Amino acid sequence: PSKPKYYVLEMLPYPSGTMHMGHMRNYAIGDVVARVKRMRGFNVLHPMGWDAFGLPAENAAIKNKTHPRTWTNNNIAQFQRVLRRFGFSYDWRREISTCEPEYYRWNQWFFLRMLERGLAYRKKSLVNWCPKCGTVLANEQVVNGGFCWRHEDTRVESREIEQWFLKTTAYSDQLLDDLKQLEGTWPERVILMQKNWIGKSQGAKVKFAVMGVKGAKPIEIFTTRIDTIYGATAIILAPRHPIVDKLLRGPMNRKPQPPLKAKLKQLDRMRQTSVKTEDLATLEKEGFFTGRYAKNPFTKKKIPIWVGNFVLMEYGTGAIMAVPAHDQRDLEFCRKYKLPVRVVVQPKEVESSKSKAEGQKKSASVTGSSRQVGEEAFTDYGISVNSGPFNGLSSEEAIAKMSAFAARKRFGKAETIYRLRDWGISRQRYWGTPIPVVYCAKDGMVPVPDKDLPVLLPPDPTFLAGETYAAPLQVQTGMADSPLATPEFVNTTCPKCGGPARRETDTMDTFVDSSWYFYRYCDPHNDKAPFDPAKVAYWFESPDAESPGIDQYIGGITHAILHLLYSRFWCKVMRDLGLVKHDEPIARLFTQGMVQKGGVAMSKSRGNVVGAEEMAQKYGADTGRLYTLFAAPPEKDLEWSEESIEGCWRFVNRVYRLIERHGEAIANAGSFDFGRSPMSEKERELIRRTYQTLQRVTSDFETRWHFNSAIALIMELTNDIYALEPLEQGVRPEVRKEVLEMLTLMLAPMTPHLAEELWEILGHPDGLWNAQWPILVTGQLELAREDEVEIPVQVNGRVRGRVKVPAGSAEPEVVRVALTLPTIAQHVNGKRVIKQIYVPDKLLNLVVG
RNA sequence: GCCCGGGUGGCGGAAUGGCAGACGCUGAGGACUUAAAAUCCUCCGGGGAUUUUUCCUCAUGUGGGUUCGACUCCCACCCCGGGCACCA
Repeated sequence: PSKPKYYVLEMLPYPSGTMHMGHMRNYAIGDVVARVKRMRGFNVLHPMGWDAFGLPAENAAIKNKTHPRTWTNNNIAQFQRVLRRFGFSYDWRREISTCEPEYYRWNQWFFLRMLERGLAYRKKSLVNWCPKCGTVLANEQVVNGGFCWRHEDTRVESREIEQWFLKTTAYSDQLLDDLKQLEGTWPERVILMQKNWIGKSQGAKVKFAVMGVKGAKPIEIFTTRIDTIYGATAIILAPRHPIVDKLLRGPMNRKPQPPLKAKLKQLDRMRQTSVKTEDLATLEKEGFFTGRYAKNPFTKKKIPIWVGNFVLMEYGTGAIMAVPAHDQRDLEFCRKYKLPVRVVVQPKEVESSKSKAEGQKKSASVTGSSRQVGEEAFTDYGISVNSGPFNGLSSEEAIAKMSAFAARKRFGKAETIYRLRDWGISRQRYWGTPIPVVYCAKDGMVPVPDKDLPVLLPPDPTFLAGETYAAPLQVQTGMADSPLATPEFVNTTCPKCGGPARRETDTMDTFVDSSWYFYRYCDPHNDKAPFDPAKVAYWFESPDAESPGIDQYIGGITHAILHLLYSRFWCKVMRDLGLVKHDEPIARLFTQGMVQKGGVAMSKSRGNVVGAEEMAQKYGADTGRLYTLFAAPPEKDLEWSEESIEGCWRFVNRVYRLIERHGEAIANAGSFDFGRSPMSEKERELIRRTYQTLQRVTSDFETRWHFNSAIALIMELTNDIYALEPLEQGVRPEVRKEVLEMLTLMLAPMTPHLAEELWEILGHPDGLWNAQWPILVTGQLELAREDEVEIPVQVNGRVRGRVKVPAGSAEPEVVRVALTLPTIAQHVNGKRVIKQIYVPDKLLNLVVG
């Protein structure tokens, strides 16, 4: 605790079947950082745990008729064994597993806090539904463009069922605005992806009165282009818009007549279309006229109300105004159904075309009404035309004035909407955290009191009994079938009235588990609270750190949106609960590249995994670590190559042979005196190369994260030492010791086992794990400097020769020497030197002409 | 369609406006060995001149530009990878 703290974390793994080199790379990067920081005097927190709930465990359990817990715990044991074998420096005392009640009870606890604050709620929402399975499917289980993965002849339906949500949208603005705090420390593209995901859109909502239907509420539309409202030639509703039925049937709710019947059929089909977005993208636009009209509040003219399959109920208000002249989708729709196209925005005169040279003042007059609209809508900003009192305004001005006008007349207002939606956390699955509420006939939905947490998963899920879930319970509970729906679990008593009640059978999305686990590491065994705020404050809010949060988080880009967004949301909720004081949980984020084989990411399903344990078996853990660090820069994808790993294996052995050869002889040597006694040429060279390498490796580790070039530098040093063999001739033991010790220390973060072994050979029986990173001091720094430098000499930017001069030589001296070179003289001869550029100790360029 | 990355030898890659190809792999040749493995040494972008040595020239996706000098900065385009998307 006397040292500054440093929290380095790799994203926790899902313990699936095999741990492969893709996993390993992630941990190797994190472990280098952890070890370097430790060597540099930090108090490092570097924990590991298991994202242990989830679907694959359940599927494996169904397939093998075993319990998900058994399958998961076996995998955890395997993963742990491999991680230990690779020597990653984790604090195993802090290990967590999200499927343990000691962990997931706090998911429930957080859920209840959110429920109290209105941040958790239940609502009907659209889901993928397979009628044959009688259950909800995850998007991933919808295959072949809309069919069930288990019943490939069955089209997945879109259904509305009650689901639990967390109100991420309550934090839309903060989630967007606080991204600014992450600029420079998070990858730019992750910030951008989150920005797009939140999707802030500024526009206006406008109400259109429905004509001729008694009691019909006005239809509210959202638009970012209120300035085009004079060009609106229809209103188009989402098929699911609640007003559609009323418009079609009218106030009497008559029996459908033949044309109406056809429309209802079409509507039904449109509503049944899968909610999968990929399908929507390829869908042909279609729709029908409802037979009703709305009044455009600006023009006071009536325009037809249509239903269109391309309008989404989930975005905006579920209704749009169609402005075919200025929106491509509207144009396509209106052309198909022969709706009128009305131009209301004219392109601005391009400034540069008002050429002064021509001396002509081009007329800015508007010829809008006669303008032809072709296949492409004009969607840019311009000048309003055919827009009554707003004619001649720029689009920007028109948007401001028309929004204000609408607000004054009370039929609309400027509004900002977001693409971000609330987080649906309900899963009709077994292997997850039970949602801690019960339903009572008298008291309705009742939260489970804190004292009754955790709500434990029933030990025996229904699916272990057979293929189908317990059907009678569906009738009994009226809920969607769920593997939790056993009478023992469902039937309980109401915490309020003590009467009979039934439990919620949904479990939570596993992203809940990973949204806050990194706080739990600070206090993993607390059974009174998710964590002690003081302990979290130490690791997250130390005043010494450059900014609050995990100092360095490392993981794949695949989690750029979901996991990282949910974690940010959770942090803000915790802050508002008074548990933490910071706004953002992750100070610095690094997204490492994938390990690929055959151009695609390693995965068990593709069958291209290279097992981590096999590699350790074959080449040793250190070679495996070294290879994943050396083969590519950490942020780039890495194509697995068995031949390249051989090269690392050779290097590891080469270093070992070198030190083994000299180690015993120099183990008891005294310490190097920084050259206060005279040095041989060979000693001087050795020491200089070693110190220079240290300086560059330090910079590669600390500031640039160029692990691959750091390793290249160490390889070069090793080659240089070999080139000076035999070292016994002309190199004193203490100099050899200095060089070989530094080589060992530099390797330690990457190949810790090798380094420990070498350290012992070099006469340090106490081990290297606690050694300090070497820092050059006065005396050593001078030795790192070159006395003589070789300077490339250019003539007109092309290298024509090199000169060797003492370091720090003055420009005239360098020029004088350069001109003595025949190749230089040849190019300069007979010409005049117009200019000379000299970069001290680096380069000389003579410009002749 | 919009938004991000990225294009350098046979391959992975290095070079933060200053010697393009470090380091490693592969390949070729040699040493050691009865032999093999291991190890060690030499060479390895294209073209040309000179033949022991050097020198010239082309070359970092393509075409322009800025600069004494560009893989690096700017503009346009091509290709590859990724993200988002009938988002009103």
